[in-house]
Amino acid sequence: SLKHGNNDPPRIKDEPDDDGFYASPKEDSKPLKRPREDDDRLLLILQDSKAKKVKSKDKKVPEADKKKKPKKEEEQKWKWWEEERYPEGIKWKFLEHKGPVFAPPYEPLPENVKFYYDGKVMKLSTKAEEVATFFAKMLDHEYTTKEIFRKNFFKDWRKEMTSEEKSTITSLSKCDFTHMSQYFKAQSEARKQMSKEEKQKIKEENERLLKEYGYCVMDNHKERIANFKIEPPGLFRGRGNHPKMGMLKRRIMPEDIIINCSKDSKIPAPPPGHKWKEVRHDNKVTWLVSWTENIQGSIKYIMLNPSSRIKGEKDWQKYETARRLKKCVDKIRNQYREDWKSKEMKVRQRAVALYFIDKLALRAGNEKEEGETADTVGCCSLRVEHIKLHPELDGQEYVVEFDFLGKDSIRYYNKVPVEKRVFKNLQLFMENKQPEDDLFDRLNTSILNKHLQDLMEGLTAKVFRTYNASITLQQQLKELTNPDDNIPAKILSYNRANRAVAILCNHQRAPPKTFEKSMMNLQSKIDAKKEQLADARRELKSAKADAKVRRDEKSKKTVESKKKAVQRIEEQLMKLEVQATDREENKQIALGTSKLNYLDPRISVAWCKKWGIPIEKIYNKTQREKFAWAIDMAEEDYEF
DNA sequence: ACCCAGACTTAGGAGGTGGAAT
DNA sequence: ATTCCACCTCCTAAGTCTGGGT
Repeated sequence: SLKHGNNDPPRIKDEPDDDGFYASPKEDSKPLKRPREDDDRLLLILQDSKAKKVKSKDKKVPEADKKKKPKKEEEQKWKWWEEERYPEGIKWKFLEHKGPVFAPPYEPLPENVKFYYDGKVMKLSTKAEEVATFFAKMLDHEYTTKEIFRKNFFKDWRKEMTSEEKSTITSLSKCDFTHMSQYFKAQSEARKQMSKEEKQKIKEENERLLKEYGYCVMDNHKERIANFKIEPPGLFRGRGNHPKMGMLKRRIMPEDIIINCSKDSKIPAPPPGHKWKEVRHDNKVTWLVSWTENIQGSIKYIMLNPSSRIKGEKDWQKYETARRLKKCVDKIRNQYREDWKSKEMKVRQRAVALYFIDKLALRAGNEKEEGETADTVGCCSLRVEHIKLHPELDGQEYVVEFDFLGKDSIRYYNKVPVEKRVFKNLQLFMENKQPEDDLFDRLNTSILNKHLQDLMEGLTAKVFRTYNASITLQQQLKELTNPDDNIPAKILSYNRANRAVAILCNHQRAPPKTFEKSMMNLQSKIDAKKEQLADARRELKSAKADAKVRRDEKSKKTVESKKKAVQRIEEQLMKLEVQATDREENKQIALGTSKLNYLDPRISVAWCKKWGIPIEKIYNKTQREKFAWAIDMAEEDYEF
C-alpha cells in the first residue's frame, strides 16, 4: 500500500535537550498503599447468589471496612490501583468463568440458492458448501482475484469436498458463486431493513450473551472479558501481501479448547456431547481460554478487558518503566553515540540501530519465518534495500531515506538527516552487500534487548516508543496550548499534539472512503455560515443606526440581541473551521493507537484538569474505563 | 548461541450505532 | 421519517518479548 507519500511531515521527534525541564516524578513504581489481603478485602456484588457463595469465606472483613462497605455503584468502581500488587509471576488467586461462546453452526443454504460449475447447477455437500459460502461472501473484494488467494482457497476447499466433488470441481475459474453472493447481499440488505422490534430482539440477545459469558470473577471482582466469542471459521485474510491469504480458517470445537480457571471454581461446562481439550489451573498466566489456530499454528487467547485490574496494572507499569527511562535516557544516548566509534562491528550496529529506535520510534524488528507471513521489517531486520544514503539532499547533509513496510504492511517512508558518524557507519554496514542482505547483520532483537536490559532494568526496544510518544505529547501540549483559547481550540491543540505522536509512530490509516465528500459538505457548511454571519452583521449595523436615531429602550435591546447573534454565529463558524482543519490534518493519520497504547493517560488527565477541559472531550467511555486509574490519580501538576 | 512455544501488547479495518441534518 | 456521517466497538492479525530447551 502506498498510502504514505513523499510530502509527509518529517517523523522526527523534537525534544528539548534540557533535562531539568521536567520536575522529577514524585512517585516511582511503588505507589501502592493498601495491602491486598487475600481475596476478601472488597466485597463484590454479583447478581447471582451462586457467585456469592464463592466468596462465602469472606467473613473476616475488618470492622472499619464494614462500616464503609461501599454501595453497589461504588463497588463497580473498584480502585485496584490502591491495592498492593501480587508478587511477581502470580496473576490471580481465584478465577471463575463460563467458558467461550462458540460460533453459530453452519446453516445450509435454501434449496433455491444455486452453485454452478462449468455452467451447470451443482448441489454441494454441506461441508463444501459452507466453505464455498465463505468465498461467495468475499466476491466483491479485490483479493478474491489474487492468484495466491485463489490458489490457497481452492486447495483448502478441495480438502472439504467429497471425492465426487473433488473429481468434478477441478478449476476454480469454472466455479460460479454469483448466485450465492447475491443471496448474501439480499440477506444483509434484509437485515438492514429489519423492523425496530426485530433489531431490538437481536440486541437483547447480544446483551444476554454478554451478561452470561462476558464477565468472569477474578479475585472477588467481576471483570469484563475482552473477547469471549470464539473466532468463526472463514477465509484467512492477512494484511499486505500475505502468502497464506485465502486459506481456510477452520471451525474451532470444544475439543480444541483449553480452559484455565481456579481449582475451586465452578468449571465451565462444554456444550452437550462435547469435551474440552484440557482444563488447567495456571495462575501464572492471565488467560481464561486458549486454542491453537490452524493458519500459523499460533495460540489464541480469551483474556480480560483493558478496564480490568490485570490489564490496567500492566499498563500502568509500562508507563512507569518509560518514566524510568526518562531518567537515564541522556546517559543511554551518550553511550550509544560513543558506541558509534567502537572497533567492534557488533557494537556499532547495535548503537546505530538503537539510535534509529530512539530517534525515529522504529519497532524492534524480530526476524520472521520466510513464507509464513508478509514481508515486513522493523529496525533490526532492515535490509540494505530499505534505505538509501544521500550525502546531500535538498540542501541537507547526510540524509537517510527509509522506505520499507512495517507492521501490518504499513509503509514507512521518511528522509532523515543523521549525524555524520551514523552515515559513515551505514556506508560501512552496506559495503559489499546485496540489496536483500540484512543491514545489521551482526544484530538481532535478542542481542539488542539484552544490552538494553544491562542499561536499565526492564528496558526493551519498545519502551523507547512509549517514552518518546509520551514525552512528545507532554512537550507538544506545553508548546501548543494557548491559555486564551476557548475549549474547542484547546482541543484542537490537543489533537495536534496527539497527531505529532501518531506521525512519529507512523500510525496511518486509509483515508476514509467518504473523505472528499464529507470535506466538501463541511466546506459548504462553512460558506453558509459565513454568509449567515455577514447577514447578521448587516442586521446589527442597521439596528445600531436605528438605535442611534430612535434612542429608545426597545431599539437598544434589539442591538444587544443582534450583537449576541453575531457572536454566536462567529463562534459557530470558528468551531466549523477548527473542525475542518482538524479533519484535513487527520486525513491519513490514526490517532487512536497512540492514545490507547503509547500516551501515558496521566498526561492527558493533568492537561484536562489544568485547562478545565472535561475529560469526556478527550476520552470516550471505553477509554475512560481503561484509564480509570489515571483519571483517579493524576493531578494537574502531573509530570511524565 | 540459537530455536521455538507461549503470552501478551499493539494494530488497522469492517461494520454497527446513534445523533444530527434534511 | 429518512438519510448521512462521525464515532465507536468488535475483530483478529501482527507485532514484541520471555524463558526454557538444546
